[in-house]
Amino acid sequence: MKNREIAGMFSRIGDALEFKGEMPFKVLAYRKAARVLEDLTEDIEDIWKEGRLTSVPGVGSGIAKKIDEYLKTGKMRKYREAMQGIPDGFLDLLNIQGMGPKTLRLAFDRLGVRSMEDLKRVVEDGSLASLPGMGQKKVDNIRKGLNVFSAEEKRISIGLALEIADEIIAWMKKGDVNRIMAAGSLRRMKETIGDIDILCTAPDGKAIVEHFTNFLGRERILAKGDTKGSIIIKEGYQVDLRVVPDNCFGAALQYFTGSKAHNVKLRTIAREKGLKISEYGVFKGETKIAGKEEEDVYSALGLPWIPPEMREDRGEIELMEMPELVDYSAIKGDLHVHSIYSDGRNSIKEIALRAKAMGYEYIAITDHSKSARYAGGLDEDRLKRQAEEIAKVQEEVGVRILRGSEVDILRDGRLDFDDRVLEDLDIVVAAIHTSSNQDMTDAMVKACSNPHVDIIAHPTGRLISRRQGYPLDISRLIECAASTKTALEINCYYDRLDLSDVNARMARDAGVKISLGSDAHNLGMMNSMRLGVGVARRAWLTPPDVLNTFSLDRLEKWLNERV
DNA sequence: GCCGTTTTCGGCCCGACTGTTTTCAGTCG
Ligand SMILES: Nc1nc2c(ncn2[C@H]2C[C@H](O)[C@@H](COP(=O)(O)OP(=O)(O)OP(=O)(O)O)O2)c(=O)[nH]1
Ligand SMILES: [Mg+2]
Ligand SMILES: [Mg+2]
Ligand SMILES: [Zn+2]
Repeated sequence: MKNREIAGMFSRIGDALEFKGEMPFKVLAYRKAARVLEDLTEDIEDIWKEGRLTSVPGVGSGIAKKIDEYLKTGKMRKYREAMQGIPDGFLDLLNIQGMGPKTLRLAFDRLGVRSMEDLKRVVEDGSLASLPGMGQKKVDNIRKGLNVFSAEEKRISIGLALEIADEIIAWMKKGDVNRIMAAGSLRRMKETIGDIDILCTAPDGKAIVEHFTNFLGRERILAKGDTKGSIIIKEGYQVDLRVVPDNCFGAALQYFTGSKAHNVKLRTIAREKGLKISEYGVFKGETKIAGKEEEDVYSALGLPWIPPEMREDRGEIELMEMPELVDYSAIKGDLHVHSIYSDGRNSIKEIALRAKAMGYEYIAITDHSKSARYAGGLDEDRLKRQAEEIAKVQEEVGVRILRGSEVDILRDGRLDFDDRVLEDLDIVVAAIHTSSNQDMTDAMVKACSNPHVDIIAHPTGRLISRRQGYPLDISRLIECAASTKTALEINCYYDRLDLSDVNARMARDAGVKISLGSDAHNLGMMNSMRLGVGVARRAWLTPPDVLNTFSLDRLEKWLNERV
């Protein structure tokens, strides 16, 4: 699928044109097209073949032509033209905190800056500071930005970000705050988080921002005012605080939750209705008609409240009614857990007790198979002995324990256990564990086609902190999963969250069931199911889409229908 | 460059903080 590739090109065209001083709205148009393509749940190539390019929001005749040219020839003249005269990697310098297109252009024109090294030089030798509109303080900021610069925008897993947010909120509660909560991508449960956004109301804005900037883990203060502040914490992550009066909390929460694209769409609709939305409320002329609670902002526009996870301008605003998203409390079991039999830390009984305490009806023990030697994979004999223990514990604890395996998909697509072994199991989860840059589609399709395989785990193999995942034709895998009625997993391990929201939505749209699995190796990790539900909600999944919402009866029926 | 039952031309979200400014541009959320 070339969606992301083309999105990346348009995004870079946007940066390049902005740098060159092109009309701002043209730049905006390229960026919008880039975002829409990135979020698309259809292969752009399919849309192109069917002549529907301009039906994609933000794609008009101009951008459609460029997509067409690229898909036909593998080249885009506009891209080359936009990049003309801009050295490779030069625009990455825009990722420096405080460095925007205007400043970069100034340095490019007046000082001949062409690279990171050049920039460092003009920062140090004072020539940048002497330029019109510049000064020592601005240059100092850029110098600090240079110190933490990385060409790649670094985003962290929501699993990590939630923990940091909790710490910050605990600190803030030691100050004089009324209401406080996480907003931004964190509240939207996005898989990766660029920065941590916290909203609060307080009697004295200046004082609470001051308190915020005194956070013990603070490294640097980026900005500090009466209504907002930004800091960098020791781990290197940015935290933004926004403060508003109590009677604006709803509007501010709506604003600060975003996404930006969702906000822009909402504000445009408001404008068409003769209203104005800001973080302070919804206004009709001078009078404020909403703002205390978030739902009021939406109802002022005649819209239903929209779950934060859906707020990405992916069509949620145009929806007549909201889907009944899978609820965080609707999970009846975990379908991917490791025990001490392979590389997990806990016994079957400990896991079962925890499952019961979590209110689960069932749990699947899915230890690794024999090829996974590094992970203490089970051979057939140990699998059999494990089955005996499972039967015993199930009786003792009173939770249905499905006898499963996370069976390795070997390079050639064969599975690590014979069909005779798989047949005896209650549930079979298959997965690839070798990190490889070989295309894995054939192997996965073959695994999918084995009737004993119920679920494909962490299908793309991405690790948020480390790698994109192996080359894979996701459309083909989804197609195969649909035709063989194999479920695809949203692996809830914080560094995987795989399938992603976009992929999960594509799978669901193709009729594929989704399974949530914590992939827990200890009891604490079993809590990560919450992250997976977040991804599922971002994919607009409803209870019938998600195996884990099924009652035990229904789940077993689904499993038995498959063999 | 995109878009449209209020427009096929003339709009395109709205506000805070910083530094440099003598009235606001740049960057960011
Ligand atoms: N209306 C409006 N709101 C914005 C704009 N930029 C950001 N916001 C709002 C919506 C965002 O969700 C929220 C926080 O901004 P962030 O830059 O932190 O983005 P967000 O948290 O969504 O994603 P992130 O994971 O941090 O990259 O502020 C903007 O240009 N206009
Ligand atoms: Mg954010
Ligand atoms: Mg932010
Ligand atoms: Zn696993």
